[in-house]
Amino acid sequence: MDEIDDFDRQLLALLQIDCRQTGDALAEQVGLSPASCLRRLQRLRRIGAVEREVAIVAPELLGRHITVLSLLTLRRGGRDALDRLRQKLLRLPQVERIFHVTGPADFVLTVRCASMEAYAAFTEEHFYDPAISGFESIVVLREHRPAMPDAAH
Amino acid sequence: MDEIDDFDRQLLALLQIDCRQTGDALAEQVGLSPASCLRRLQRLRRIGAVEREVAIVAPELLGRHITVLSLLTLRRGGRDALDRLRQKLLRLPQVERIFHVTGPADFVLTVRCASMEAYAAFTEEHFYDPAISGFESIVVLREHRPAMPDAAH
DNA sequence: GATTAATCGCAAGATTTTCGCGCAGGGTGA
DNA sequence: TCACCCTGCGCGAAAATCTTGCGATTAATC
Repeated sequence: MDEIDDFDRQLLALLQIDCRQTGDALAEQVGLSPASCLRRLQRLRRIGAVEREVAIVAPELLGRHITVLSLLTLRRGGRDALDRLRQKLLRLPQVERIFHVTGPADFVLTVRCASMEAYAAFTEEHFYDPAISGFESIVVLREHRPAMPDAAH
Repeated sequence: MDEIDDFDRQLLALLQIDCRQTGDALAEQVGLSPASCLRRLQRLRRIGAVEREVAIVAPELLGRHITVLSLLTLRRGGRDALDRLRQKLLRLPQVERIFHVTGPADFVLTVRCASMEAYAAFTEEHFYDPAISGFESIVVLREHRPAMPDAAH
């Protein structure tokens, strides 16, 4: 039913790098016909193996020049407060990812802002919350991303 | 030249959510013709505003069931050693992101492995390195992702 | 060894993207 | 103010790509 075979795994690996490859390109790399590759891709999308296909946008061009890892420590309280906080954080455009983690901190967020000043304002607005007992900020000096192997002509 | 106007920003916002929309769909949302949208998209790719377009794959289906944040502290040493380490980390399939950060740690990685056991093996193989003086692991219990607003079918 | 189910490749048809063209709006300088 | 250029628009044709029906092949089951 939802079985993933080696062809599927190959396709997923390729699509994780570049999801805009044509059926022909995929076919050549995995050794199937273009039609079969695309049929498999349809299925992978349908069963949720491919959750989404998204563009990665240069953050500076959206005016988000700095990245910070925010470690939030929550006040022990009801699940409701926690859910509410989570929902709120999910909706903030500055919040890129939310990890619920083990250890002294409860959440680790990756946050992107226009400037340090904007991050300061962000923390003042959102981290001084009844559900949050404290936070720590780790500033990202630079992010290293795996390059795309073959920036098409 | 490389100017980003409001149409571009709208397109980028839409493509960040779903980069597989057709020219027609984009056109309807931003109020331009399909051809113009696609021409802008070509340009956004060319100037690097759209860095990549990737599929987000359900990690379990790739056999990567757990996520860990690894905080690496480096031994003070030459730039060469640091560069070499960075290059090495970039190539590991388990390493999803690499942040070079301020604070006591030098690097924060997001690492995906099949199991805790696999993570342990991973650390033994890669974190006991002359360039690394120590590391801390924060296990991700759960990740909350912003949902895609309208899974078209 | 027959039957069933899955999936392949092929190729026609539908959809989407690319691109040349002519035109409108906005600066610029005489 | 008036040419003039430059940019970006929409239109529509051509090219590229994706989808799907079909018969054939293969693997598994009984």
